[in-house]
Amino acid sequence: MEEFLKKLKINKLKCTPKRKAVIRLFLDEKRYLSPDEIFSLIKKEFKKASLPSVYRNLEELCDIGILLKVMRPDRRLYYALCGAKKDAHHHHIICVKCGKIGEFPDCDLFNKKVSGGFKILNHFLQLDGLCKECR
Amino acid sequence: MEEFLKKLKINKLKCTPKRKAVIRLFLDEKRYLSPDEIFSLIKKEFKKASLPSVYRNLEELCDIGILLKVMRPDRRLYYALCGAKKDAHHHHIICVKCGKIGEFPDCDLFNKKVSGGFKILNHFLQLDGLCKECR
DNA sequence: CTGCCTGCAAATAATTTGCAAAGTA
DNA sequence: TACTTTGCAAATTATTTGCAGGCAG
Repeated sequence: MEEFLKKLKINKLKCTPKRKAVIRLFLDEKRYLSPDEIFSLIKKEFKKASLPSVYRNLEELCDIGILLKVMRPDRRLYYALCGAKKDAHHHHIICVKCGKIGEFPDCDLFNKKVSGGFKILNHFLQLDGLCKECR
Repeated sequence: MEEFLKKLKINKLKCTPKRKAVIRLFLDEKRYLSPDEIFSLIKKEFKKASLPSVYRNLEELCDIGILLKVMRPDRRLYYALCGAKKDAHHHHIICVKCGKIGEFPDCDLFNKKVSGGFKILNHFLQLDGLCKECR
């Protein structure tokens, strides 16, 4: 948690109760969550809370690398805690059963050649799978 | 075009004028398109046309492998023609400038190990880049 | 003919936005 | 205090659905 709060400060985001609550939620749940779900959980702790704020916070936490976006076939956007220790390039694998997130650091896509003379600028990779417990 | 019509038949989808038009559009434009954009282009050819039908057709063509879905930062879904000759596993690279699609067949992700005991079931990879002309 | 396709109209529902009040540093 | 952040209400807008008539096989 400490390191996340530090990251907030570095990125000039204020350390508000709601933001801390969002981070704590992810630390507790250890899985990806929908904005809606987060809103519901936040509401249990704060009588006043709003969905737009949740959306805004998730987006900001994503921007500074605390969270990552998870794509699911239902076309909605989910978020999860990025467990990477450093800022190094990496990807994530999500357990499609329990939602747990794993790290996938061995990405050598930047070294790969693509046919047709394309130059790779960026890439999005998401691995879906099963975690040790759910296998 | 012939092979696509064959694919329709194999998958028991009727070869309707609108469907052919959608495929032809992609063949002509050689880039990814939004449902909305396709609808506009279709309307030029058919006075009667509907957005829901476009959505339905795109989804179906996607299901049988004629099209692929393209994710963009604007959170909308785009579609593009899949140029793969065979049904072999592969991915795509899109030119972020002109929308052209390239094939990326060298994917060895199934052989990769993921830390934490995860078993990879599936993966989504999209490469963003620049094509030869746009570089 | 028979069942898939289509257009139309309307519903869904996730995500955004504007703004004034409240909170952080 | 100065600037963020938040809640509220309302808007936006991509995508979906139901249904009756139309069309391909």
